[in-house]
Amino acid sequence: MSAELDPVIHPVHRLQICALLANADEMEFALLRDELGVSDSVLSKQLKYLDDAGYLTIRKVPSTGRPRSWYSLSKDGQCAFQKHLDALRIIAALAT
Amino acid sequence: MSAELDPVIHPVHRLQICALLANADEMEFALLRDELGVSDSVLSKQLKYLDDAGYLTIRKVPSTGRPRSWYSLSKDGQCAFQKHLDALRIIAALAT
DNA sequence: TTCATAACTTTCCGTTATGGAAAGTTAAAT
DNA sequence: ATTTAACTTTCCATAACGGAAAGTTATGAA
Repeated sequence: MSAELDPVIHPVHRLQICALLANADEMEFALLRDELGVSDSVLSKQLKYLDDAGYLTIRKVPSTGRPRSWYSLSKDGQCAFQKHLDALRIIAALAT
Repeated sequence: MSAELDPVIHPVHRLQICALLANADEMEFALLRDELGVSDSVLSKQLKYLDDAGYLTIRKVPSTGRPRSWYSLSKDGQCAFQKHLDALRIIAALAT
């Protein structure tokens, strides 16, 4: 078995982040945090984890105070997420 | 968000066990272990975890030496697995 | 009735993951 | 210089996770 589930993506919060980003193109920190229902620190760590894996593109937009960041999946991230979904489909015998 | 991913089922090995059992009715220890590619101890622990959650039915069949166990998903296990798949479909926007 | 064996289970022990709170950073506006 | 908004990191504690090895247990054989 083992249809290549991606350990970077599989843990719940990162899976949720990827799913949100895959369906939304771009999202900002506060919205992601609220959708996941986690603290700033937790979201920040998981975003860093995804970013370190090269799965994110971060666009900084000037705003009041520090620039705001908009997060999206990089090409690699999109690809990895699709592969992960494929693996889930295989493992779970989900219809496409 | 949070479409009710079941933390009992979500971790990779338990997801694989549930998926195998959902598609096979009944399986024995050695085959599960080989399909997952893990050690006896790891499989035993994950099976115990699922069993403690009430997700398994274990049928003991007399054989040479200690009786052999056949594992399957209990009603609760089947139900929980289906809900988990539903949650995955929602989160990942998978088509059914 | 004491092995030997098959089929698991538990314990031991070390590594990694998680999580929140709180403290720290940073860039721009005042 | 300060303040504020938007993150980041550190601190600290708990909970996985994994394999190796030791421990159980139920026969059947010697």
